[in-house]
Amino acid sequence: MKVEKKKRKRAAQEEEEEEEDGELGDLYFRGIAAYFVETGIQPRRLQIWKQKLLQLGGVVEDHWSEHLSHVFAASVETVTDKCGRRKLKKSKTNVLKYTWIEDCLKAGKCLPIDSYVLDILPENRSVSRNSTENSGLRDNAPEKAVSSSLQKLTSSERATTSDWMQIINEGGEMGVVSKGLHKKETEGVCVNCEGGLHNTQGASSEEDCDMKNEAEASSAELAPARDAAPGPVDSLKNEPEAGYTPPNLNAHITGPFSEIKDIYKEALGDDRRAFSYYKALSVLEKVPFKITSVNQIKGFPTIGKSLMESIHEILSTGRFSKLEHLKNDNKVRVLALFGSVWGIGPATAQRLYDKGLRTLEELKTDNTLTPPQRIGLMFHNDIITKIPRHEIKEMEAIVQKSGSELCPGISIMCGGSYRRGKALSGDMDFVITHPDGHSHTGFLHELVRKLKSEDFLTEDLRIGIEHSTEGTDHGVDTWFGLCKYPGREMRHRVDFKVYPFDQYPFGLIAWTGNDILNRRLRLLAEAKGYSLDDHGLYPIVTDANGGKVKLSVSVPCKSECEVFEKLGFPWLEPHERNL
DNA sequence: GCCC
DNA sequence: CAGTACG
DNA sequence: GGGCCGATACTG
Repeated sequence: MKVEKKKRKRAAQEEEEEEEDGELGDLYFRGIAAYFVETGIQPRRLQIWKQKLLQLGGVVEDHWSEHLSHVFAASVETVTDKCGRRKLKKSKTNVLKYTWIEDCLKAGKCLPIDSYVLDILPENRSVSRNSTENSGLRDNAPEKAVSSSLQKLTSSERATTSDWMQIINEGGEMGVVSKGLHKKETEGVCVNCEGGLHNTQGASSEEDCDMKNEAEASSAELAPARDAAPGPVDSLKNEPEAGYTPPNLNAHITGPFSEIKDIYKEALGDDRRAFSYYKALSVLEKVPFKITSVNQIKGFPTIGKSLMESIHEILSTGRFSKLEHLKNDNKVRVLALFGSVWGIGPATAQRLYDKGLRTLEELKTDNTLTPPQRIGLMFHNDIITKIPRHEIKEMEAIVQKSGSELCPGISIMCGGSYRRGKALSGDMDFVITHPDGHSHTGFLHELVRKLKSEDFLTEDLRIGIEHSTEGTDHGVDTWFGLCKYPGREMRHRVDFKVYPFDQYPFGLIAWTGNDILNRRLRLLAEAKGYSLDDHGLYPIVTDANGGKVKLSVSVPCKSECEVFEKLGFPWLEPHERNL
């Protein structure tokens, strides 16, 4: 009985869903029998498209045959390569660009195929002439603009879905990025990248990563903050003034997700779950349209069953019961509050709660807090306040000026979310090195002392090793603490990391992030028999006993680009690393 | 939490 | 050692 | 059902 009822209820609910989604819920791919030319497509995207085609009533075939209704491909070349120009010409199969599927999914209905047809021209090799009529987008053109167009797009006219899809599906890079790609294209790109690692499965966007550019970038990166003038010197031409932060059209979802992510991480200590929300919201905030139905995001990476249900709830009721439930729990609220203090994590929060403490004011009376935690508490409000980009730029200039006064030729640049182009940052991460390979030694101590004397740096939170010259450490100095924007008492979090020159590219990558990218790179490294961290890329070998041993010598890389390349990961400009 |  | 932090 | 970054690096 009850079961029956429930069933009916669910059925009714599902009908309701269909209702409110209107035509969106229809199986608008019904009747389609499709074959996918996989060449040049990220496996991840392919998987999603196939899945969605099936979900929405279509049929996916393993092989090409003439009775298919549709063939999808990235370009004319790939499809003719696979199926043969003649046979295609003869059959009535619609040969379409993949973007058709993406646009259909976005529109929530079956779109006219006109502008997506890949013309199979007789024996003429001309390619670019096809289907350019209404949009400037040719088969492989969109791949170029990628995120830069994504950033700007408020409307989606210029943004092919493939732009954001590509970004969103970044997760698929692990496999064969572009197995069909002519490897030659990337050969000789980095002359000094003698084949350290296996196959360099080059990605198409590699032109950005040639020696010239990198040399340029490198010299730019390393351009010492010349004496005073921070002005046009601007060693960091990396960073675009406008700021690359794209508009988030789905704050109604990412807001609550971000909250629950913080609770899971800082209050409950469920890192895994928190990371799942984190990844999901980084996907959601890049979707270039306002999500109104879960159907629009069916099959998206990092968004599984549970998150789908949550999103549906938010869309249909405007509420997120899971979050409400947590926030109604007073204990959870206190734990989250305590956990938001720098230096206090879930365990300490719990301990303090168990002591009966409930507010930050009460926390101040606690004598078990460590000095860093005490500072974190004292400036709690300051620290959680985001810093505008232009202020960071000024403070970077301050640090660079003092730095080069102290040590000419020193390279100091602000990484982190600032380097990734964000308009607001939670803190500043300075990555430091010296091209001569030795002058960095002992520099940090001096720098910190000087900046303190200038009343820029204020409190210490964490002090790294006193540059030991022994073999165990990597000779990397670190300093975490607080600073003041000139003329203002508010404190901001600052990190300094000083790297020997040969480790600098690894440090720069690591401290530019984001964390998702770091994890992916490290995972990728591991899959290829290496271990990656912020000071090197180390081969893993098997010793006589069959045990895994990390070699102590890193694969040499003299630029970020080279690290990407040796890992076979498509190059990303800093502002493209907001995965 | 997601994904294999 | 556990806990916390960093991207 | 098991993995999920780092043989992280620092604090106490």
